[in-house]
Amino acid sequence: MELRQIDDYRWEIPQTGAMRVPGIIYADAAMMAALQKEEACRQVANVATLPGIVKASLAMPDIHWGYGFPIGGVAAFDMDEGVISPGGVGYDINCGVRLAVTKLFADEVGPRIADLADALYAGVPCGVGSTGGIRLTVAEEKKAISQGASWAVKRGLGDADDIDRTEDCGHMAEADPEAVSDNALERGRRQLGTLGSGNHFIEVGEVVEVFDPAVAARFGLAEGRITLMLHSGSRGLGHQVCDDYLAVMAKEARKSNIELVDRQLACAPVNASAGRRYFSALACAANFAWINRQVMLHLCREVFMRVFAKGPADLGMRMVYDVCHNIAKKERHEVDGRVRDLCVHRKGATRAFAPGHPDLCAAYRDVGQPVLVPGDMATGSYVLAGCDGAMAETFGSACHGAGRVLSRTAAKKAARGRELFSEMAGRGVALRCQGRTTAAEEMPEAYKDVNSVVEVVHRAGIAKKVAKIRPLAVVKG
DNA sequence: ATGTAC
Repeated sequence: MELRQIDDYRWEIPQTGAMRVPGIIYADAAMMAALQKEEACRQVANVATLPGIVKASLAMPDIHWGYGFPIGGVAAFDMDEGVISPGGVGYDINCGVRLAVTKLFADEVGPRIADLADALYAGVPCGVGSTGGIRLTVAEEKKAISQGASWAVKRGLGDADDIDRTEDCGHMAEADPEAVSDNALERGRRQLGTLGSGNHFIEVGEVVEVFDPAVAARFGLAEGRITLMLHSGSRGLGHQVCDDYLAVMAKEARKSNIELVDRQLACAPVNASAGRRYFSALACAANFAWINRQVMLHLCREVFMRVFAKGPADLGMRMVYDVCHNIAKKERHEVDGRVRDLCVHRKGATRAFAPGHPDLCAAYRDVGQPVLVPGDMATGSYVLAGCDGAMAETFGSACHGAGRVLSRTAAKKAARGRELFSEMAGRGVALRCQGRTTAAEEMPEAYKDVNSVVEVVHRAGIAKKVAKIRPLAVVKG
């Protein structure tokens, strides 16, 4: 594929053939050299062929191959002429990351880390098909997915501050349970408060580096503080919503005479009935995921209080933020001097609104949105803050993680003969894992170096480094 | 990601 280097961190796929706009990939030279051979670049170009796409098909430095759209991709579509696509969101609707910080310091937690890891592993249901979280009737489930995260708080599973520090207050208003199939509802009914599998995790960490003390202080982060990070999504419910609407969209694309260069780009006009209905279902799944992470935060808080024999005030566990990184949202952005209503798809990309954005909670409005970027299970995670560059270039978006370099099968092969649990212990990480193969699939070598991914968005002026967190304990589904 | 293939 032909690529034109714009500067040290930006590469253009020129607009050719059926592409309506160019592609822009954020990466350093080493990443780009590896990427150039990848199918993911072709996927960036494919997305650029979809009707109503605005400005460019974008990709963050953690880009890798995905279903139709690349993971790490950002694409915005005009609300009148554009489309919405389940492949542009991903199977795990509102998969996202939540970060909380405690009053505990590393010296207090270090000696108890094995107990804490065991207790978290026991305290949160995990693995494929995990249930045993909250069990709901379908009627109550419909109420929950209409309300979002505040539903959990009403039931005593968190407090108002948790909601305030959740993207969009953990609620998409367009949610309509009538757009969600009985099958999807049934799959979700017993899964609130469950971790799931794959790259979903619970991570206890220690803040080891602060890059921007003023912003870090605002986020409640200081060197030595113990953190809790959760990564999970909408479980079986979101997966079923995606499946259901992929089938619908395949037909809709034909009906609307949308030419698809890849069937996996199935989509429909965002402002017509099928597109609206998918958006209503997606909003339900997004709300489900926020409740799910809220319930898990509550479970983890209780585990911490038990293990350290502390009350809520002494533990002082409070939310930093909760972000979605698989989502489509209706947002207003300035494009070439004109304010436009857009449907922004972020698939493996995090919202990164800059200081001053009206959608940010009051506590962070003047410093920018926290952007949570987990790395692999040993390297660490970053907290960034959204910058003006994101508003100008990426529809207010940044990277979401390290990004895979090895497929799951390749990772399993590479892990043969390795003792990952003792290796991780040797690196100071207490690893607890359900699936026998999960540790192998999630081994550090399966991911890009999160340090260099973050460096790209930092230097490109999209999101700036605030703090780095080192993992002490990791629970994988 | 996922009742990892209807």
